[in-house]
Amino acid sequence: MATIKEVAAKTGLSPTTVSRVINNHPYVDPKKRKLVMTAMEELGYVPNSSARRLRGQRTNTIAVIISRIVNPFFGHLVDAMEKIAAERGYQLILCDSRLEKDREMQHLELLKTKQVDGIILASLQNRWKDIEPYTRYGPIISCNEYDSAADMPMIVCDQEYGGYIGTKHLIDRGHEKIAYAGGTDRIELTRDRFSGFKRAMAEAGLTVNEDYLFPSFYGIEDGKNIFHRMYAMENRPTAIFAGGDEVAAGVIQEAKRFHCRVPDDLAVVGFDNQPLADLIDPGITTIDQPMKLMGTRAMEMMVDMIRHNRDVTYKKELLPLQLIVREST
Amino acid sequence: MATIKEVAAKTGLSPTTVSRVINNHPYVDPKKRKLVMTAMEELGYVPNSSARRLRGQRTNTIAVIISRIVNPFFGHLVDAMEKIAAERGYQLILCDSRLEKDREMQHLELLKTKQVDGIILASLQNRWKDIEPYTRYGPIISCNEYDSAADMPMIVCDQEYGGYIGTKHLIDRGHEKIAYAGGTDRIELTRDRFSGFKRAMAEAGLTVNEDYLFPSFYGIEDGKNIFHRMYAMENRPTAIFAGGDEVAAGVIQEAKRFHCRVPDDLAVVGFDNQPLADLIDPGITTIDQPMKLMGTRAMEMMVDMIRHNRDVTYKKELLPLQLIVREST
DNA sequence: AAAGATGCTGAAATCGATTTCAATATCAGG
DNA sequence: CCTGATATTGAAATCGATTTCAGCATCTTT
Repeated sequence: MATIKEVAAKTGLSPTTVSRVINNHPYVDPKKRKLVMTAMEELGYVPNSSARRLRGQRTNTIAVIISRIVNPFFGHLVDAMEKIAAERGYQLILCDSRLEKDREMQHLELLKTKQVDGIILASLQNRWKDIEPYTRYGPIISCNEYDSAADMPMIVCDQEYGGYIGTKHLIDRGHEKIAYAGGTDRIELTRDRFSGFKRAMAEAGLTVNEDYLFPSFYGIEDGKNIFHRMYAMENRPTAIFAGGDEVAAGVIQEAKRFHCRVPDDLAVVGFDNQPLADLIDPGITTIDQPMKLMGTRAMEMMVDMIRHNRDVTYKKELLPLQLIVREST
Repeated sequence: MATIKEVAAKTGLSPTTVSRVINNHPYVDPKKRKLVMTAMEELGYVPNSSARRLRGQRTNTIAVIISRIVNPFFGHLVDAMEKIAAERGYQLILCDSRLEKDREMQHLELLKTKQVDGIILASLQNRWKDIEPYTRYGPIISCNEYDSAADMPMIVCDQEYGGYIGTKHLIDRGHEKIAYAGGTDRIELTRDRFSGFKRAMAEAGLTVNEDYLFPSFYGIEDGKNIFHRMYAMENRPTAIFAGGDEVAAGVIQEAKRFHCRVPDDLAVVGFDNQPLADLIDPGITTIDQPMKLMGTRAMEMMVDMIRHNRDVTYKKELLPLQLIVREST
């Protein structure tokens, strides 16, 4: 309620001097500094941040665009980001695209309208050509998802490698009829993962059965459905590589319900290494993604870019993926 | 980059008229409206939101304070909130208190410094007397957690009842030596839940064994630890009521590892009814909390209070809890 | 034809800070 | 005693919008 003017009036000084006190500028008489401090205290004065934003052209706010906060993967990612942001004095605006292109574009407007200083894209529903125009309004970096056409800093994992090691592991276990439930096109991340799958298959001289490919799904229910679709086949696959631990968990749960033994009748590999992968029985063999590291690194980069006003540039950074073997294979 | 003045200059009109076009005011000549629109388009003009905030004294932003975003419970809560907020044209600032009092207080400052129009408290680390002073800066409501001393709108579940039905269920199954892992003091929510536990015990003429009480824990690892502490007792409890599904899951996993049969040797009740409660084997008997409803309702209230500038008031709203019986009991 | 209502427009004030610029005071060095 | 550096201060401009108020047409109504 109290403004800088009122503080000035109360102390008999000018707003300029009060501002100097607020911002710890040198050249303020120590006595007057103290005087201003107590006046601020008494009036319960706090600087209005809208005014500061307008004058300073900075918001100290960063937007994070994700696709589904209910996915624990993003929960961990956001958690790591929030931690760094808070340390550095930035707030986080949480933007959930809910996998919709339009919402994502709307969220990008935040940068244009100067509501945030930068944007971290952890969801990528749109093409680079649609995103590119926004880069002139402030830093945008991608984290987790990516688009090789894009000219922006990225913190990503080598998904092709992930797809490869997961598949290779199943092949090493003797499987030949391997299903894949992870999406095959649309998003580059899933496409690369699928490439890894195909590479491993080709290397082993195995052919990819079109009937064994399931479009991209995300939740437990999707996993259950996929199991049933496989179960209904006359020539069933003996293993499945799922695009996420939740899908894998759904497959496993339903398999158990129908007395299909895991891993003997059906081996399952997940992705992400979420806590639940270790919890259910059998534990899910999965690909560990360093979520914490990704989030931390992305936010560090972002803050650095904002602080140095783009004269720092980053390239693509590739983080390691790792196979975690449990009982489901 | 372009300002309203530049649009005005380009069209030969005044900033006032341009502003009218932007805000869809009546009394603008349709021709000039169109003229302004195309000029804005050509200049790539977008209103600067810091300026609007300053002048309008609104931010269209709401802060949500939670304790741990990695907890899927909060993930769902935030998801529901974000959905309503987006529909109504508000942004969400995610504040993670990480269970620390100080962080929570810092986040409350957002309201004072006019960075947000209102705050939803889904975490409550501080006492009402510390929070109360902030209410004069804007609406604050609590969601999930609560403090009966507090005079603010609340959306909460009847935790005493939750504690009661969970315990009653175990008693009905014939258990007498029942452990409780949910916190017994500190936060009112957990205290009430514990009261429900005690009421059910007393009603059945059972005494509460101090050794069977475990202080408040949150994660899977905590559940594992608790199992071991129980396992080491000479007079082991035959059932445990855990403060969350994750804790319950940890207990169950470790029990299985040590060949302690669930529910025969140890019955387990969780809390929250998270997806994982249905996923692990055996499924966890738990108390369903309507997270989606809580989040939705809280955000609806918040927006309503902001829009009507506090001349609407809400009271405490109690949402239903429900026992979900699965195989762990 | 006068009075009043309605439509359209812009100059200037305002929101609450920060920054630029100039003014003044004080002090050291030559 | 003069010059130049170093402290200390405030008036006024600025950030980019919205709002108030007043002015002037044009159109009804009596």
